[in-house]
Amino acid sequence: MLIATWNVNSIRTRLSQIIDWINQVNPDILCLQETKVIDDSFPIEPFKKLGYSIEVYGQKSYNGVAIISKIKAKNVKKGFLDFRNSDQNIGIFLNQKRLISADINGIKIINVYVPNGSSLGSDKFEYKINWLNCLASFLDEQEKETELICLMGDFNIAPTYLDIHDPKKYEGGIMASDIERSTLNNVLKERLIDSFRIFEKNTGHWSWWDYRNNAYELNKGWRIDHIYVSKELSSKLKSCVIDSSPRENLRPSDHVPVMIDINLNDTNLDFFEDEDNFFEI
DNA sequence: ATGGCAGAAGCATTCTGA
Repeated sequence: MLIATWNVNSIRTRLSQIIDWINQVNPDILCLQETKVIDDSFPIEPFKKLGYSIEVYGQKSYNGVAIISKIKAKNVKKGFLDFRNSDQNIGIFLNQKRLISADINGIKIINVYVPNGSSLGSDKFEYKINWLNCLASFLDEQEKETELICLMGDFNIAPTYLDIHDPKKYEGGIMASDIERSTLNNVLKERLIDSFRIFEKNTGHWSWWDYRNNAYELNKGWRIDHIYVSKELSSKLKSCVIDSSPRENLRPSDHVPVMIDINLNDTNLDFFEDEDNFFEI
């Protein structure tokens, strides 16, 4: 079973590229971020024709998330609206469409577009930290429903220096600060693990290249798109790969897809019991 | 400190992203 995440930076601009990629890869579940469209204008027909059902949570111009799935999603939740047992003030998060979750094939799929945060100390940075803390509370609730959890999306955080092409230049700055990493760790706690790092321990693997300064041609990238899985789900993981090929397209998204392959019949807890698979700051 | 590029809104230029 293939589960993928992709920040497409506008569903309407990228539609044909996404359809092409689906035809090549045939994912079972595809989580999209930065769709940048209201729900009524989301182009659902091309996905329906390929046999997918679609759940969308979008807005005009900015943000927006969607779940494309061969198996119809159940228990769909949009934003932080559906959980009540938190002391966080979710009011300020209601107008930015950054989270959609659903139960698919017994797995709780949580698709997020984490705020960028602009720069350390800015209002947007505070928003990013508060949003992540709210996500932690959301997960506290969701993990009561199932042990099979898959949290994925654009996190706008490089988990370690290995995930930045030039750590000397960028460590400590936006997407690479201690406070962002520790806040992300508070979301993951001991319950979620970075799928990609189970299979790849080295640097040099990126999911995002800035449009500016010829970053892709110079391979100056970051790994900021992640798929985190719970212990129960990690025991069924077969692979996690970043498919950088769509970055070669004409007018590409600045992000590329990340995907995992799981076998729901397998159980192997070795990944989770290896402490090296948890990052530390 | 600023700009570099891209998308959306909407029609010149601004806002936002990362």
